[in-house]
Amino acid sequence: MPMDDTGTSDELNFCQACSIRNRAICADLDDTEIALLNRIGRRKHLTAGESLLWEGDEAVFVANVVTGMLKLSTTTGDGREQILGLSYPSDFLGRPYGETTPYDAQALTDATVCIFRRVDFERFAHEHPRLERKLLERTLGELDRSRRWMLLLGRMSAEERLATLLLEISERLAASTCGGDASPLDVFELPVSRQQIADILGLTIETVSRQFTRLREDEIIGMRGRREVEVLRRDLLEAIVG
Amino acid sequence: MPMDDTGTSDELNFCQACSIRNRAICADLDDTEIALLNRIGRRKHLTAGESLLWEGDEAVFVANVVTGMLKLSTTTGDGREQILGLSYPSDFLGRPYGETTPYDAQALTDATVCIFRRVDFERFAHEHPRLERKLLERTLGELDRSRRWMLLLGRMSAEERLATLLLEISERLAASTCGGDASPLDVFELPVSRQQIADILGLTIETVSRQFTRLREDEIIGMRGRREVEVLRRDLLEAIVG
DNA sequence: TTTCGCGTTTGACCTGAATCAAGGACCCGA
DNA sequence: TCGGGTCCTTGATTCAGGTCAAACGCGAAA
Repeated sequence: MPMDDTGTSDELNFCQACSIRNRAICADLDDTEIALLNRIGRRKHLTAGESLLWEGDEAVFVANVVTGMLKLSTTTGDGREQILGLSYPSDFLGRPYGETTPYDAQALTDATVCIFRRVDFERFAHEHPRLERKLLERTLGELDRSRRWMLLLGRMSAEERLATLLLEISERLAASTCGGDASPLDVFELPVSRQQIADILGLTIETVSRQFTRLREDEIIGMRGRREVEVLRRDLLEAIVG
Repeated sequence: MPMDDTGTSDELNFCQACSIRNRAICADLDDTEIALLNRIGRRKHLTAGESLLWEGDEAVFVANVVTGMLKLSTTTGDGREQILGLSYPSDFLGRPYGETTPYDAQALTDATVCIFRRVDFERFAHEHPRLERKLLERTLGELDRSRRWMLLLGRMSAEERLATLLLEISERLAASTCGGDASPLDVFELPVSRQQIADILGLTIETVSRQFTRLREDEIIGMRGRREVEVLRRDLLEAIVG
């Protein structure tokens, strides 16, 4: 089976060296199982802006995010986009047990994913209940996350939305760089443009820009250039979120 | 084990007579399994307005909706409510494999649910992979639904929201009265008040009322009294949703 | 260094839904 | 049939965020 990944010392079993090995759905599998899973999956690199899944397409692939950040989105009949959430390393993508892919998935940054043909994955899951339970737990967690996102979309002001995003990014960026559950970063590079932030939060670019300006004026955050954020008053940022 | 339900001829195995037997997660179980499941669950009746789950509580129970309609909601720190979705017969409620209940669940109409202690249910699921797979499929479906709801909350106008709700109710009410996949009802009783509709759609009662008036003026719907809706132009209603 | 171009910021204005404030209609019991 | 309460509708006003338009600033190419 061909593989895109060539950066690992052992191409034939990249799973064992996988950076998300202990956090993704494959976490509970033993070495034999990992080796089997390894055989049905492959690494794929995405450059920023590249799409992995298209809403409405036949659900051919499922995947795990290994590195980078993706957005999940859907579109109304008349073309308005709605971001459904963000995917970070160890998150699962795609729609097992479904005919069609329910959302678009697009890389916001350069990213690496580990993809499986859906039918292969389902057969493997069927034969390995531990994986299936892991997938269930992860899906339930995903449902919780998506419901928290609803609160953001349905009830939060522009200020609350941006504060929520900055906190989330600072936490999840820490988790994906330092491995385990590190403390959130106080200085970090925004992985996305203003326009992408606007899309993520369901706002316009102008509103996002104004909110950044306010947070800067209130000295809650500092910025060096357009992308580098320093959290000066995490307490106030958390107070805004409530 | 005590049971609230007394309306069934065979109290000791109400599952077999259950109206959602073929649609809920228990659908794939054989008679022996059903009998076992029956022993760990019990029926509970809810009157309109009564709560079944409270956000943040220890996750003690999970449940299946048998009859009626419930709303799932969450609340911001400062008291704003956000509806996360509606639950109809055969829908699953609660948070297996989780410590705390992630949302409030409140009956909008009189309702019957089939409840299980979470630990009992998890043990049973563990021992019966078919149930576990069913739960996974249902959870994935729930995730899809919750993401569609995001589109409503994040991007739809008041008019689009109400049209979406009217179509959904007319479809799901048909499904729950006639059993299988019946065609949507053209005349139906709204199961909820204007205020509840406003909460569901993330709008105010005044906005909802104004939108009802507009739909009536445009002769897209007719109304007899406050609760009875007649869909006059389903095509236009669907066009509004897009 | 200059210039170009794009991403971003800022300003002026508009709009859809929230808010505030009356009324109106229906239900139920007396 | 009459109150009286609740739910619903309607109107006037406000406001957050969207829209339109213009200027800014930073990096890359010349």
